[in-house]
Amino acid sequence: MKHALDPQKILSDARSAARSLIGWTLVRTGEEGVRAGRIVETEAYPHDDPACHAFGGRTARNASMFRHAGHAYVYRIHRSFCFNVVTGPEGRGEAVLIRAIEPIDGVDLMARARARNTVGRKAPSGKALTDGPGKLCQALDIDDRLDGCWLFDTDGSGLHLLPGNATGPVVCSTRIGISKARSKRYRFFLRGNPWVSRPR
DNA sequence: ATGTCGATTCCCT
DNA sequence: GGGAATCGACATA
Repeated sequence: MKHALDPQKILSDARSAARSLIGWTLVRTGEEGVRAGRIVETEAYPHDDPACHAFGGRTARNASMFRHAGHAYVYRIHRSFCFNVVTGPEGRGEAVLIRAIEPIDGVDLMARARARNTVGRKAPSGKALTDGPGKLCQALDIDDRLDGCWLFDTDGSGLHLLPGNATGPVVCSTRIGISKARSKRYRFFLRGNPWVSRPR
């Protein structure tokens, strides 16, 4: 029997991938050490959705979104970065935004990374470390240099994904912070998990 | 060359 | 729950 969790199959469609990605582990490796967290909140951005960055066609900014499933799509918004897992075949242009993770390993490194970006105010701690798309990118030092990278190389330094299962009930709701296609229920999260950015 | 617009975060009421 | 910060990508001229 083949692996129950086949990444390529699971990531073939943004909507189902967003639900399935809950419970996977995101691992950041580098000089300083290992940082890892369980994915507890996601949002799907299918290719045919007006809220999807790829909806209006390919540009320099969204180019990595058109790669095949399993690549990273990282973009900047205001001062923050957002990390997405590309889904679908080459050329389709869709992805899943990772909105929150629950720290598993390297919490001290995450705290240090978050503190580095806070000038003049007290350093974040606890759930504030990774309870939002921009926050988790700070905690894991994810920026545009990681845009387009492959997420299944477990060796070397960088960023990778480990398949896993949700530790509790996964529920869905509408997405946060968008102006188009507001009614689509493409947001998924682990019910009751403290790191989820908006519990309902 | 210039104007618009955020898949956010933080701070304030 | 609201508004400011803040800046690059993109569209328009």
